Amino acid sequence: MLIPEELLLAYGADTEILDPHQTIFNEGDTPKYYYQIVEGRIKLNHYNDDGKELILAILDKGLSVCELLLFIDKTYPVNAITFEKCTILQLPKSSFVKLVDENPNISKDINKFLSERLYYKYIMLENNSSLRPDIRIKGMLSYHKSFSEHQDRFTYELPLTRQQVASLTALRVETVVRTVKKLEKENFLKIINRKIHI
DNA sequence: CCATTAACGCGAG
DNA sequence: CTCGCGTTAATGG
Repeated sequence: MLIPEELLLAYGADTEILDPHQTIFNEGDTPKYYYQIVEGRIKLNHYNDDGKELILAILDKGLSVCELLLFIDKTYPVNAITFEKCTILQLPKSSFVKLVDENPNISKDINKFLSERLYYKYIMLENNSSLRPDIRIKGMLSYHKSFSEHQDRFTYELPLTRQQVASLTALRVETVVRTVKKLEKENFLKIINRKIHI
């Protein structure tokens, strides 16, 4: 995990249990806490003018949630919403700043994590700027697989619904369905029990 | 709730 | 003009 739990607790972090689909913060809110996921997944999203959802990140256990806002003086550009029931650690901003100041090694880890998120943004922006849905979906799939332990062919099961894939790639769910079936024909992926295996 | 299909409009190439 | 994506609606899992 990004910051050891004991360290967060030592600086006064609280443990929170969240329901599925619960909002942690909304776009426009002022950041007041550092959040780290102990269990469950959280998405960062944004609703565009026609109400279509764009998912900007899916964060797994061990990761922090939009910590970059604690380093700059801006409001949240995204909403943070749980996928399932989650346990998180919450540390007030001032305590977080103190923790980072007093633990330079943690600061390095945060740099690394921040860099990884930024790298992800580059990759997704490159993928999603393609007009071709197969390119967008392939890029998204390859990237998510790269973070799993399953590197052999067809051993990684994507833990996302078609709608979530659509929200990550800014496509419509029907286009995702059509394109995924095409990619199956091309032997890029397999569909087992309706789930995408790559 | 999630996935799939079909018919059709419409814009980009 | 053609092709493919988004839309809508219906159906199945």
